[in-house]
Amino acid sequence: MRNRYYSSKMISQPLPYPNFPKHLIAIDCIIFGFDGLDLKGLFIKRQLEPEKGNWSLMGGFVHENESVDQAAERVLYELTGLSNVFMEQVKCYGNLDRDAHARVVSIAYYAVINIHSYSEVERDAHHAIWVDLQNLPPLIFDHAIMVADAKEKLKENVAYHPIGFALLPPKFTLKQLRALYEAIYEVPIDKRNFTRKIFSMNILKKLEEKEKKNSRKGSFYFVFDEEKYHQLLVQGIKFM
Amino acid sequence: MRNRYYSSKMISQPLPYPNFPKHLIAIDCIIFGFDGLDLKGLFIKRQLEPEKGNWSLMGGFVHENESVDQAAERVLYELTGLSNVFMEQVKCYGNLDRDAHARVVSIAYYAVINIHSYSEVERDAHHAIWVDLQNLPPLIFDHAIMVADAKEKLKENVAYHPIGFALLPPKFTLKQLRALYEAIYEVPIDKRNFTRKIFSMNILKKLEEKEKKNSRKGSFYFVFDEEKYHQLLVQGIKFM
DNA sequence: ACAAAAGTGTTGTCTGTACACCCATGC
DNA sequence: GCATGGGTGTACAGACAACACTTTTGT
Repeated sequence: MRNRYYSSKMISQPLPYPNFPKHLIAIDCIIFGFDGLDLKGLFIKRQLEPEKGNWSLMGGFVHENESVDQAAERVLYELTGLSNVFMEQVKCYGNLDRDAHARVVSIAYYAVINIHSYSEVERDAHHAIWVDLQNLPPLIFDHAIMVADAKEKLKENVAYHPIGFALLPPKFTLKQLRALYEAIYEVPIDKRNFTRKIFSMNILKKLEEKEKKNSRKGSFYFVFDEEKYHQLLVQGIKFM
Repeated sequence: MRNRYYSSKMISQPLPYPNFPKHLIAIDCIIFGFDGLDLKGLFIKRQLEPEKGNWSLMGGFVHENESVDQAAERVLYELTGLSNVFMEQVKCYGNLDRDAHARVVSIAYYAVINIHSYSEVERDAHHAIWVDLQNLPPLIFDHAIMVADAKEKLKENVAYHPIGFALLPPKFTLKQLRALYEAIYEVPIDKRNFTRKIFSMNILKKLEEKEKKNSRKGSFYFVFDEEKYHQLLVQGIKFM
């Protein structure tokens, strides 16, 4: 019984749960971006020993006066200047030896951002680099597992919600949209089948404007129908 | 930069991360059982003020010398005497006011056990009761959200892995198996379609023995083909 | 012989997937 | 006029869902 959640100590003592140890709680952020071709993640190359030169996720610690979700948002904001970004918890990582320096329990979150919304200035200031997730170098601690789990979560989420659109610029071509899904799912997707499925959802508005860099004919730009978009965000839909 | 994960302090100071607060970390267990008709969860009715008489999940705190996963296994063992049970992390819950008594970050795990493997003696000792998840009373703190999230995770997992079988006795009828899936998914399932699908997986072995309580004709008992079972556990399959 | 649950097939619909040619345009 | 990528439709296969009667046997 000594570890029952609510023991009688709770009542008789002014400080609740006085006999239990406290732990450092970290946040690690897997920040996804899309450059039009590959799915990328934002990593920092450590400038200091130990682990100097090795790659790491961006992170921080949970403060006393903030929720864990708030901590994740704060960490993202401090490192990228971005707020109101889609973030979702991946998992809690609590192995004893996961951080070689101290016992740290870490909670991973992933975020999806438009790769161009993160300025190069800010990126340099934090020694951050976009890395192609297909060719990931070794990462410190258990960060590679976090990235793999986050990719899995992203896949699941994108399959039922239009969150992937946050990775694209405001206007985009069908080819870019398809390339995004191919990058997330790491499989080729049939052009005609994809177009049909996306159109059937009625979330796209075709613009007059064409993208003319890649072909003589040019391909139409699209934007989201915001109303339909938010509806699908809430109610869900089967994308893939 | 003050919250960068690995600051220079890490190098110059003997204690790493000295400037960050520590937190109590709790484990809350959603323990699923199946009585042949309904999906149940194991809850305790609090014997003490405050929140006396209210329902709570079973839980405990994470110690210094154990991983979070180990803590979950230990808490389950201390409360039920069971080990080697399927457990999976649900999520980390970190709102500031989630526990009214202290700032506690909690990590929820769910477990699936055979409802008869938990003795009545042990259950009484911990004031634990199996509660039908369809008619859940109000729970303390954010436990109702944890239960809802755990049910969702269970559904997802059961759809691709045969873990639901851990909820059944060693030998069971097709009717019981179907009732289990109906209870987990909270929808009626067509008898013929279900039978066909289950048989097509080749994970069942038909016994000579029949269950004769429910009908004159009697229904055959089945057991798992352990080999095939573990194969599907690893590689996955689409159940539903 | 009858009551009560067990066991068993077929059909239509939908969804997913494979596949190839014409179009519009800049040079 | 030709080279380049953009845009579009059809047909087949497999999965899923709906549906009802016969079998067994204890009383």
